Amino acid sequence: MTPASPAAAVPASAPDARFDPARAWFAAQGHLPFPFQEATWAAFAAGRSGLVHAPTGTGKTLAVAIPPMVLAPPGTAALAPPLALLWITPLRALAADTGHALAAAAAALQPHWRVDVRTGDTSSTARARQDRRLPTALVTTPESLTLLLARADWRERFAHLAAAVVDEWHELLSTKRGVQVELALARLRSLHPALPTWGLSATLANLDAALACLAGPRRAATAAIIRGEDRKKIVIDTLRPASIERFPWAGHIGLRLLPEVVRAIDRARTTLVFTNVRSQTEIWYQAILEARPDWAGTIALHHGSLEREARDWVEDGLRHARLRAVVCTSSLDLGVDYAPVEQVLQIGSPKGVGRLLQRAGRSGHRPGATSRITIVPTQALELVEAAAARDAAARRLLEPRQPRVAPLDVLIQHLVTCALGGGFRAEDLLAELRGTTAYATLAESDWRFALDFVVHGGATLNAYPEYRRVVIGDDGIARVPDAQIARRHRMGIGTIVSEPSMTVALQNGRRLGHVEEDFIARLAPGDAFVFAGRTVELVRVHELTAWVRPATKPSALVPRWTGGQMALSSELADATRHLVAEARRGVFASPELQLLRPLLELQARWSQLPEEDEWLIESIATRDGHGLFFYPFAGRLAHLGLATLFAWRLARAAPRTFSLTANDYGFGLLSPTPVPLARGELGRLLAAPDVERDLLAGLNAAELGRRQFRETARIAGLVFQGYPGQPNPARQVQASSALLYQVFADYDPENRLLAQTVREVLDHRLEAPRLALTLARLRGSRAALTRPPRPTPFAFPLLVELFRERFSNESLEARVARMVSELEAAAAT
DNA sequence: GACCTGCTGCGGGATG
Repeated sequence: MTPASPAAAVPASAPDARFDPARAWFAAQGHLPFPFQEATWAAFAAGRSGLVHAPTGTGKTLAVAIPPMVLAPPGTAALAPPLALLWITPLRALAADTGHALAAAAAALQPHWRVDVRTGDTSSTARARQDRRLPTALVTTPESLTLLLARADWRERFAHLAAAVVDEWHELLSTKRGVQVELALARLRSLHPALPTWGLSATLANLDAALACLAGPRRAATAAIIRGEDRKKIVIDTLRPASIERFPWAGHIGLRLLPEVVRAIDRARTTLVFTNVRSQTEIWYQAILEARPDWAGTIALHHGSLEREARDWVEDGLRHARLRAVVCTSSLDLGVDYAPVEQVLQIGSPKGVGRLLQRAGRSGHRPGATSRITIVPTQALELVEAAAARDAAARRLLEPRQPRVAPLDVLIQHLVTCALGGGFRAEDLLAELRGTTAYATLAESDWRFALDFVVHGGATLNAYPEYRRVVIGDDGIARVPDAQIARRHRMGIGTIVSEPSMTVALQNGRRLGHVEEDFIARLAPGDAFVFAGRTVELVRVHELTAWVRPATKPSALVPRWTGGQMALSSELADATRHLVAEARRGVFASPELQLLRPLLELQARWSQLPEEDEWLIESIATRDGHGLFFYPFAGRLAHLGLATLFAWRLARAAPRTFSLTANDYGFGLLSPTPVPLARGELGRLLAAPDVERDLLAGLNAAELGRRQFRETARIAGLVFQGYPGQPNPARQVQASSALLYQVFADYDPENRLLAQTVREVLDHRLEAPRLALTLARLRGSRAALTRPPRPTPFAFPLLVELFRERFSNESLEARVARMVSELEAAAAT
């Protein structure tokens, strides 16, 4: 990857006089110019592309939006100039706000400009107006932009484009949505090779990679990185239990600290309570309301499965300081800035440094104000993690976001889009693709596969006309001749694939949100559950809507949603390992570690606290079998992979079965009989060759692949999601993608979409690259094998996790209670 | 059997 030139390369010449009207405008508003503004303007005026990296609330938007307005040739007031500035945002909620900001700047600097927003919920009249003529500045989403590029006349409509800006680029970067944006930008560059392209980002480590994806590998060397000054003061602290006695060693809900959380909410004017998963949001909202019934109406909850209308109400309440507290998931990480938020609580592990800072930034959202976040640990070891997070955040050890490389499903979708967008010549489009970072090194064979796939449907589907989507004419131009196929394609544009879900609605027709079909399928009419902050009772299910009414009886049943799995980031895991090693040397530098000291000393007494270059392994005989517990501190996903790998390799030496368990700190293998672990054996377990082969052999790879393939099939346009306004046959998506997977596996095993699916399972579900790095680190570290007399503080959560799957809840609780009392008795001696 | 580690995000178009 070409290294980007540093911000210092921006000439520090005299201020460009062309920006004087903008300076005057800022002055008239009483705004100080932003520190990085002149550097951005100079780079822009020199025709360069670039990336502005600065915390939120520092004026990035205007720093980048103003140059195209100032540098554009003056127009006539009679006619708005055609599209000059394209603004891409990942969130519809952000589009309207940005539109207002751009309109205000344009009113002052280019009064004849028209500014408008185009997203999925743009009204049909506005859409019709735009279809006649696009505004001068257009704010849109990646999906809506791609839809514009799928029109035959897009080249005329974008003929005068002078700049493209991508907001929140860090959010898009590591996703297929980001690749979709890269492809769209490459299209625009095919029309305007020198198009200045700017990205805005916050909390990102790998700026060079982000810039390369934005500007393309050929132009990255001349592009600029502008760093906004990071003077924002951020305070990270922990809500600590008065005493570590009775603090749970396992679990993740964290209601133990409910009284402290309620007190904290009571003290502040407005609080955001972040949780990690949607069901936890529902649980905490209920618990807070139960503790303070007088807060009804002034506290709320917010997550991605709630009806948009309800979320808008909450966001509005925050903006106008009508709400005392909102319990939420990442759904409020980004987006509209809520100036009145005074305090942010984070229930449980923040999982990553960037995420923690992002959430902290939701408070103190004014220039000069301090952002503050309080971590609420849900179990003992999260106290170490909280202290580690603070250390890592102070050193700004942010996580890199790895860009996706050459996803074939996105490429296949793009080929059809280009065929619709005026058609393409194969060799021209290949050259265009090579100008993106994602496909710069696209293999010739992959290219031919993708092209053949849209033309013939590939080796297996060529008998079906609906898969012969693109026709190459006698003139060598690829087009989509079939109107039906064109329509289906436009409706399937995008890379976001969701689980099959059902609408939940009250009998008066008011919709509450969505839960997964599998959850509703397990209920009978009359069963009650907690959803959207209320307890409801299922009445009946009709056409993918679950009709409910307010429940007459309380219920503790909370839906669970399938989403992405978050593992502890490497940065945070390393910082945690460091603190554990310090504790071994008797250093307990923070209040969190002080509080945890007795527990860590118990761990040292029964087993060991590992040094940073040491790898702790515990062999423990329990009533339920013989356990081997390993602590690489590599995050839950990689640990799951390692557990699978070790179990497979151990079983190959001597046939046996294991129960596997993993969390963010380590993993365990439990067997009915003792598992001797000789030193030579460890070397074999850690051996590098055939890691991925053994991993796939040990996993239920077929099932994982089938699940993952759903996304591929949907993005590549192999399954159709149904028409808007009609019941969404999501079930059929599942069924037919599974069918296609089977067909490919049986009759076309060389199909490259299958290979991509395996790669995605390895890289994203199991974090195979991290797993490989971990294996290398473990090979280079000393193994410390201990034989504790009983489950240690490190092993205990892993055992509980294991039992959770094996036993019903009552017996789990009884079991955990028994283990706790045994441990307490032992610890006291 | 369900008191509990699976976030977020988008999307139509021809006709009158």
